[in-house]
Amino acid sequence: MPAQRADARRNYARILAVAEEEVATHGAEASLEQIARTAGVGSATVRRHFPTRHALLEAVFRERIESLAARARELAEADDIRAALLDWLDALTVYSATVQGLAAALLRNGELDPEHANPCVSTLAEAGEPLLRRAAQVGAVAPGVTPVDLVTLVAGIALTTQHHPDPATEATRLLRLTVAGISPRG
Amino acid sequence: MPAQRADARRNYARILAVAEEEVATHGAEASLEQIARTAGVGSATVRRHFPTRHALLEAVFRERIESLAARARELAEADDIRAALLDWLDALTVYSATVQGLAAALLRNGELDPEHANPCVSTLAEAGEPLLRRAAQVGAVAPGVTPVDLVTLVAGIALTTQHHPDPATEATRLLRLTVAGISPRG
DNA sequence: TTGCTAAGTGGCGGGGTCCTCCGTATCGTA
DNA sequence: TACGATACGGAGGACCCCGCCACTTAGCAA
Repeated sequence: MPAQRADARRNYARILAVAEEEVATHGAEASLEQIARTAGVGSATVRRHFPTRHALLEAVFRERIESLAARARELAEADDIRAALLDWLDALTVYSATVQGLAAALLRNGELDPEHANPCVSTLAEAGEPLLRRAAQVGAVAPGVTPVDLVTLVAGIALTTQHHPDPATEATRLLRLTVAGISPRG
Repeated sequence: MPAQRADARRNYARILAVAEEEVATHGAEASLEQIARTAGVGSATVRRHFPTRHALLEAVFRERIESLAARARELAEADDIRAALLDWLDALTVYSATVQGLAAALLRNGELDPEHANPCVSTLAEAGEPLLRRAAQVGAVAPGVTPVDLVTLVAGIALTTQHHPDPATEATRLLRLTVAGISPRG
């Protein structure tokens, strides 16, 4: 018994491809109806493969998220662990701020589904955990900071810069402030 | 010639009152149609008084914003200016995180209207400017931080904690991290 | 008090979205 | 080839935003 029929797989791929473009253009609020139309399928088919908008966004950003996670694992081996952590945060920030809808996908998570967290966030958080832990060991990071905090703060920053003419550099600037602290000595 | 007719003023007030409740309940995405229905007016009347959703949100949050601005002016006279700044940021954070839609209203600003900024933000930023300036003079704040940065960062934090069970405390926690810095020494 | 006029109103229709249901076409297999 | 499960997509309901436009009514003037 095939886990999935051939046409289903085909449609899945087409929808995903169209959704990537559409989300890149119109952000996280892209019209599902429009995606269905462009992909040449019925709107019900879109819903069948991606029950919620978030499921679709998750699939769209899966690769990028995965690559960021890989980057984190890589950097966890670095000599200068603080620099590595900052590198990762930078990458995370630029990605989130640049790619329309990514930040929203990271945050608009289980608002109504409190039991298990957003897979995007947890993937990143898990991947960043060793990096953060090593950084904490050498005191390169404030106590009490969790991996989820990092992802959350970055996503927040990215969201706020959506409307900015140059989101990436503005987001990076705000990240620097957050890393160094608004009012550090205290 | 009356600037506005009596019934118009009456409707304005009713709509605003209903909108406050509705936004408090359903956040920034509250249905304008529903507001009109509850207020017992046609949807066209809502649009007439508040051409855009943002205009309505702005009106809804005007008082709160104003009170936060007043607080900033007050605190600008304090002896311990750093503590005053942190106080204000705390208040700002709790407000934004608690009141459904306020953060969104602060951010979802002139996305399509780049020429003049969001009045909510500018009101707060202007009010916080003296406070921030005094803090900067005594070195209690990182260089390069603008009033708008403060409001932006706080709003970002508030947005990310919308879904959290206890937004206010979570937001406050994240604010503390941001104030102290994720990785301060560097 | 009684018009008059323009400001103000609200219902309606058009266009769009999301979502569900269900008859039908298609795939993979026997 | 024929059959059954799987997947499809169109229709339809509910909702929303938006603009238009004929009607009402407040408030001034005679």
